Amino acid sequence: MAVADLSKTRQIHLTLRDRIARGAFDRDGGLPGEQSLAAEFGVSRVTLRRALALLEEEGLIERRQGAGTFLSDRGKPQPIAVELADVMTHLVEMGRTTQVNLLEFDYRDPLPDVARALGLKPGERVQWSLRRRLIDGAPFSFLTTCVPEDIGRLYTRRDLARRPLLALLELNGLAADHATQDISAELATPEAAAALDVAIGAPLIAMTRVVHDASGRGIEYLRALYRPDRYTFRMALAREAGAAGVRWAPAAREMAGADA
Amino acid sequence: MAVADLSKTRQIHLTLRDRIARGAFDRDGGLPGEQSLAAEFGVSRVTLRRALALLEEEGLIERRQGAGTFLSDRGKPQPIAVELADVMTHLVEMGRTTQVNLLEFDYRDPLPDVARALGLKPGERVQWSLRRRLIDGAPFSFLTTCVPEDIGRLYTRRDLARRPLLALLELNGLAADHATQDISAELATPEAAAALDVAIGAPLIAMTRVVHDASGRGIEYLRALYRPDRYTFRMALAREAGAAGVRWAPAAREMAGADA
DNA sequence: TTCAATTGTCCACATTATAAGACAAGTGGC
DNA sequence: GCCACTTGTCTTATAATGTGGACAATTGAA
Repeated sequence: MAVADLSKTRQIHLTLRDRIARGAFDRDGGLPGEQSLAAEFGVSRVTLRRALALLEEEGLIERRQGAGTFLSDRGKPQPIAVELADVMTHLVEMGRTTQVNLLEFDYRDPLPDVARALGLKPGERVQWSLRRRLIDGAPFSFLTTCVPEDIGRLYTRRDLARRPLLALLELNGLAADHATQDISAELATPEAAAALDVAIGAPLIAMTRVVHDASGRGIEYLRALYRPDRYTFRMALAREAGAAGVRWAPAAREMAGADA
Repeated sequence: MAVADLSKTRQIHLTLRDRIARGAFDRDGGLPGEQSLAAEFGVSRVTLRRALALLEEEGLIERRQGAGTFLSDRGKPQPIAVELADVMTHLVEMGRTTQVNLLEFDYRDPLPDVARALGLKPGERVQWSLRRRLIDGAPFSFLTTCVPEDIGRLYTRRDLARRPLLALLELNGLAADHATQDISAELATPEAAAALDVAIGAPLIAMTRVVHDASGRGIEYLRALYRPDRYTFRMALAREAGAAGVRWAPAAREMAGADA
């Protein structure tokens, strides 16, 4: 099975979950017997059963003694697909409430990466914060932000616990003008796992965003981790005929300050 | 340490890697001794040393007997940050070559999800393919595509091994008009791990895209997995004052057919 | 009812990961 | 050279995980 960081139980768990998602099993009939599956994967029946137990916990399968193992029809709850459109509107539409926990708030020296991204002068410090955002009481994002200190002095700890960061900047006459955003994937560290209530090593969506004002000055550096089962990036793209060829012009818009 | 799917060695590996990235250690001095780190994490020195060995393999640290453990200055190679702009142009600019392995190619019944997304009639089949894309000989994406059968008959297996799917459709007079795209994160299954040459359980960027023609008909369903260390989604956003508030209008564009 | 096939449960054992400690070998300041 | 401190290596013990087999309980069809 190539290199593995996971126990056999977890590997088989992942493989079977993938097969279910791909529709590799009869929609009606059910799964092969534990004997044959164990033989196929080359593991003991005990190990295979542990993998099935994980799938059962997830609600993907149902097991009936004497009968067999069957696909569960009740589908899993879908993550909130956040149109890069306007996040705030979307959440409100769904009648959901988001809540914020401000975990840390102070002023410190920025990392070289952050200093470069924000275009800080040597020695310039940042307002640093660590937050967690919940939806219906369930955590879905874990946010780290850095703001140049002089800007960061415009709001207080209490302000940040109540309002989105970009909204606070807006109130102080600082308008975001453009930004660059990167999306990647990472494993949950023990810290992130605790904050987002997932297992250590669970997959997370990782986003980094650098926001600039009209003059090009960096005003916010955001690093966010999202639970993929509760949050997804969605974007609509529209074709656009251009000189250099066919392109996709994103039809999506994102409202400022929604999650930062 | 909360619930964990990972061994202690791997947990500490992730934690230390995160700390290094956050600049928690002296830039010059180096890391604390193995004794104190083992004590801090509440593990034996053997386990801690295994975690350090992983970091050393990654090139993040250097260990010198008698002296200590130090941060390695040589930075890791950055992933290709793919501006949602135009992927093709980007890759060409960098003087890189991409190559495709066509792993599977056939016609089959689509999954309910796919049939719904493409708006297929009951019983309608799809052209199904599994591909792997490499950059400079190194795999970075693993692609599954579904195309309605009548459209899928317009090209052959050989065609698909040579050209991007949307380019093939274009050649046959089928123009992509708009699309919806979702980005999430997943763990590598044994299959995906083998194709992308990563460890089982490694984090992957998961993208799903549904492409429609001008009439609104679904012409391609794409599901892609990317190695985050070699590929990243990047998008530029520009502020746009609107009636409903401040919005971000994506300044990014993506060229059609770049990776599909 | 009978019977083959299924899942549920238990046990003894092997393999692997981790723990705790001892000691060797190398480094750098004194 | 001396010495405190570091990483490298080894041994032994314990815990976690996986193996192989046996048997019970349940199901559904013949």
